[in-house]
Amino acid sequence: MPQPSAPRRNPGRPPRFTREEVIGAARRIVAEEGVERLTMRRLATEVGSTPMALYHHVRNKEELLVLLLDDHAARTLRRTAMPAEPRERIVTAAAAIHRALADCPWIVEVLTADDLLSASALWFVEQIVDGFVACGLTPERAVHGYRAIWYYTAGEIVVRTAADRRRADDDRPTYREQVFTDLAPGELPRLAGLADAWGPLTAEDTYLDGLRALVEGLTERG
Amino acid sequence: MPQPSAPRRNPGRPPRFTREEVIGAARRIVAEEGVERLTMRRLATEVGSTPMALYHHVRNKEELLVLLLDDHAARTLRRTAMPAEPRERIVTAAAAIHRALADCPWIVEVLTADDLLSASALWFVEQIVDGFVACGLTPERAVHGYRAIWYYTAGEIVVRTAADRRRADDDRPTYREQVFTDLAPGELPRLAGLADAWGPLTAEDTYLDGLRALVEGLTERG
DNA sequence: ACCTGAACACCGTTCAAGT
DNA sequence: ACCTGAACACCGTTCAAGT
Repeated sequence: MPQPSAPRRNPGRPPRFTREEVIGAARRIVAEEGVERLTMRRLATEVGSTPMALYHHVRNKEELLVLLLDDHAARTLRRTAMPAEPRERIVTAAAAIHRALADCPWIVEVLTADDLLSASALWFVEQIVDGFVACGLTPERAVHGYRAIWYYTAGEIVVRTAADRRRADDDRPTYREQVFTDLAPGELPRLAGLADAWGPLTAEDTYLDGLRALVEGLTERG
Repeated sequence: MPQPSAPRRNPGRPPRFTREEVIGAARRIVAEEGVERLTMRRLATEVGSTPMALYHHVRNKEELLVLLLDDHAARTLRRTAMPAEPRERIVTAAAAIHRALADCPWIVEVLTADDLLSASALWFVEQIVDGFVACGLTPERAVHGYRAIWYYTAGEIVVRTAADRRRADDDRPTYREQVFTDLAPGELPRLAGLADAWGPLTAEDTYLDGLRALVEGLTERG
């Protein structure tokens, strides 16, 4: 974090607002109007100032988004009792991270912008890595296991929030539907047979099922 | 696809360039200058025209990116002999999709923009779904299995290309490094012990290992 | 039908100056 | 040290008109 939030012996002009107020205002805008409305200009008016003043509290927009995610994680991720069985512990911790991220739609922007190890999430990462070690993996393989879970989790969120967003702002047929209807009848019999079921099937929430399978696969080959 | 590419009985002005030329020009720009330089204006000059002329061949920028991905898939995804063993078939097909997507850096933009079932990739999806059915899953569970693989694959690509991009355009320490150095010594012993190893470990390519584990986990619980 | 010029309604960020 | 005004260097897209 570039700007120190520790109070200095105010040798200059007193600040009109704090970094925390900036983040709070950003949170408000995202909650009420959506990520796409969060611009530096809009944020400046929300905070009662000018765009440039923001750059005294935040390096740039990318950092603002990371801070926003961090703020979200800090207020939604609460450490809870963890199951003793290590595999269940891994699943529980991963699901907690997933749940926290699932309802913040600006996550995609941040995912693309940083590798997102919010400080508040670290305890959960610890649970996952420790769970893998308890299953007999070396620490190195445990990190790779965490990594696989992270790919799976991040992918689920990116794909799903992208789908949600698309559904929200227009109703024209998706490229997928197009592709399915263009399917030559002879080829690809499995897909052809599933064409009608595909939409409903992919709308189901199977995050936990896949997560369980992944954890099993990762731990059974110790 | 909105614009019909079938030749009409030219009742008006003859086109100065085709949709294919637009896509080719876009491909050139991305290859030589990077995704971030692909703007409608830049593309117009590349094609020797004006921004607005593009909108006669392409609905908007989002569609352009989907077409670009489709074009990439069509020229890199080649159907090859598949292993008979169904699990190996799933892994091979998924890895082929992954490989094709891994070296197109604009993938993140498109992932966020559409659910990316390029027509050229369908044959590979068929292999995956059929492989799961051959392992004894119902067609419905087979689709969920494909879905899990897709999350894992998309996540790996998004996270890795984001990391690459970040590394490319600045060298300041990542948020992750920051977080690790701020780690309180008593807590989170696993992470503390792995702090130095984390960077190198996550730089390793473990896509295939995770994929194998996922496929095993998905098929072993028939 | 296809293309153009000019404009609309924005962006994030920098610079130079003010208090 | 902190904030402001004005500007820079862009965006994607629409409109109205031309050929």
